[in-house]
Amino acid sequence: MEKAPVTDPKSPRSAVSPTLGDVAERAGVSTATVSRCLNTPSLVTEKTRERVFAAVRALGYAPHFGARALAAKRTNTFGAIIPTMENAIFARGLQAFQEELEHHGITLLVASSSYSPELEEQQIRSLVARGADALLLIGHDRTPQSYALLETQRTPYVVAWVYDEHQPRLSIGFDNRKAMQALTDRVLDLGHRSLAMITAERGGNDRARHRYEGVLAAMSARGLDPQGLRVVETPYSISNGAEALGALMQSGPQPTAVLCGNDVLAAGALLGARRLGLDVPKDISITGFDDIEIAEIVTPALTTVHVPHRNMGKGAARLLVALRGGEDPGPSVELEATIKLRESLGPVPGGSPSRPAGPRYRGL
Amino acid sequence: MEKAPVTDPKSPRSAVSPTLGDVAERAGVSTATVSRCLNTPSLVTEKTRERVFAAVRALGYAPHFGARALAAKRTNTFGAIIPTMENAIFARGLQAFQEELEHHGITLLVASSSYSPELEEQQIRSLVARGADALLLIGHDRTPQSYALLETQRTPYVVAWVYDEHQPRLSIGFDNRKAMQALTDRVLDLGHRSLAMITAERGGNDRARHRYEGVLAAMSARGLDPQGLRVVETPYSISNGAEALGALMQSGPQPTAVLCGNDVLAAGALLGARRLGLDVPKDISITGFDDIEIAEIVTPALTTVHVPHRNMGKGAARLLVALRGGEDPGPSVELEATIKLRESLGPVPGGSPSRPAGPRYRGL
DNA sequence: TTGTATGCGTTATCAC
DNA sequence: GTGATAACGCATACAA
Repeated sequence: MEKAPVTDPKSPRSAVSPTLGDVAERAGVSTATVSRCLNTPSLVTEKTRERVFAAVRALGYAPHFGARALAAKRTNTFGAIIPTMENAIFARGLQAFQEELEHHGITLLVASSSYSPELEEQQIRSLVARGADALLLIGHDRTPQSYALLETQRTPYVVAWVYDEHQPRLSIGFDNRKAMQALTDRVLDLGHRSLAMITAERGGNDRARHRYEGVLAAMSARGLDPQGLRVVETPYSISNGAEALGALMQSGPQPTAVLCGNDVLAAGALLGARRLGLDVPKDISITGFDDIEIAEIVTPALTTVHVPHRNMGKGAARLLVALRGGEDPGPSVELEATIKLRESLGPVPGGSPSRPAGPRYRGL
Repeated sequence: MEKAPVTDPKSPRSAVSPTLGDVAERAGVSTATVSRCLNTPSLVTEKTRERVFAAVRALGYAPHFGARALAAKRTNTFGAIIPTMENAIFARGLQAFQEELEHHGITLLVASSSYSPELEEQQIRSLVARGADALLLIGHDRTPQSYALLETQRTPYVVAWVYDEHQPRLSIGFDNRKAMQALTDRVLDLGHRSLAMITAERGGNDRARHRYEGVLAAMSARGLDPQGLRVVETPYSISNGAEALGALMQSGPQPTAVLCGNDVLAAGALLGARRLGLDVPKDISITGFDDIEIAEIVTPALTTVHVPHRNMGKGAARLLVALRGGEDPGPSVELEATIKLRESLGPVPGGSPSRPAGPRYRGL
């Protein structure tokens, strides 16, 4: 295999990005002075500063990030690895995170793991290698290697979107179990006894798992048999939510309320119900989780759990900035998630709270 | 101001990430051999390879990206700058882009510009400085400095989401003007004569501008006065869409059809209509653009323009890979956008196609 | 197959 | 206030 030179070998000088040296030469100063102009302008004379910046502009100079990281051992870059960018679940929180970092002159690098711990490990490796000064991670579930990596590389990180008193790591978030239990309580209050849940895959996803456990806990607390909960597990997506609802209604005992692991699944379930000619909430109630924008725009609007997206993002940024600065970030932060009652949740159809409703829907 | 050492000064050795040298020492080989093991394993004996990898694992070694970029002058990293991550407009395309890059062993860095050319310039600078081998950009509108930067840094890039024969740059996308004109044609076919448009800010956003022009073109082609088009310009968001629709209906001539610059605005408009007690499409028709997931889940489902998200993403990746490899990527690629007819578009209320409908709604 | 030596672009520690 | 110059961690041409 032959290697052809990428650029014209006759003008090698112009073929490559300008460096500090080029700028220095053109400005008639040393590289040290140029570096100072860029990093600590106050230490340099107004006059030379002007000359240097003129040269910078003329050459279109941009500092080489790698070289800078190598020499300075700091990148002013934080990383965030979120499970997905395909829907807006993490968008608002990430936005707030980014805004707060901006105030500190920190650049944010975002990667998505597609809910795969292995992929996440790879992303962590990549971000750490890139010199990320600190990392934002979602949830506690990840490979041991991931944690080992963060440890040996001494990269500060914070776990967001969850608050779990049993976990030792610094985190900021809410108690997913408690929140889902509270929502389920509301559902049970309305007389529903035949429940189903559509959840994301619970392996490697503690948020999903805790939400599921929250439903069970609420049932047990009322003396209901948790075994009575019908469960469909499927990746987060609208079409999967629709299919899951179809599957639930097509066989087995008919639920009067379907609790969804998040708003995306719930929006899908709503769609699925509509396709079956079911009225929500008259025939069946559906609830979501997260309170992202679609929760409000679907018809009927979703009863859901409102999650403190922006506070988590902003708080996470502050914790990380403190950590990087060698300060004590303090303990993990628990934020409140609140129930948002909207039209998709109604009383159990045609029955008193004590009498489970019979099947109201048959076949396709 | 005092500077305290971040780590225990007594064990400076363990306080820092392991380097190639550390691995080499532990494995009893030279740094060159370790480097080869990592980059071209085939050039190294099975036996030494094992020793080296054992050392790598034991130390939790991860190569320093900056140093690597500095020495190798290539990062195997591409960058993408999209206008927003807050909604799913670019999610599917980006996903496809990423998947294709993965096949080539390339890592993707994503940044968002919040629809601001200045911010985008900054992001370009950042990604270029980080050594991105190539860049994916959305649309042609950006600061001259941005283009100058890409030029002087010799960073290959491709413009996606648009196909504009008047622009010389390599691009892959569809003709936004033509697509919107086609959609408007359908609307006019149904007898609508009193049109309104809710558009994103058109400055620095050629997609929005072209879509707007598409509506005008369709009207002109039918002999309608483009001046008759009522226009509200507002940033993409659901609530803005809802407000915009309210504003349109609250004063001035009542439109029978509202064309929205994208699905997010359209979903908002739908919401706004519902709040006013208007039935869609009986009282008023509403259309979107992009065909993202919410288009299907709102009630009524949105008539919209289906955009070849995944093909754009995948195609863009291929163009960039070719460019980076010094190959000829060929000419810009025009993809087709197609009309997706759904329930939100109906015939003009209570009137023959030739007779514009009178006001059907008054006050708040 | 492996080791040696050099340079990548920047920061920072010194002198001046 | 400014200029040499030594790291920083890695890849690679070259020598062995």
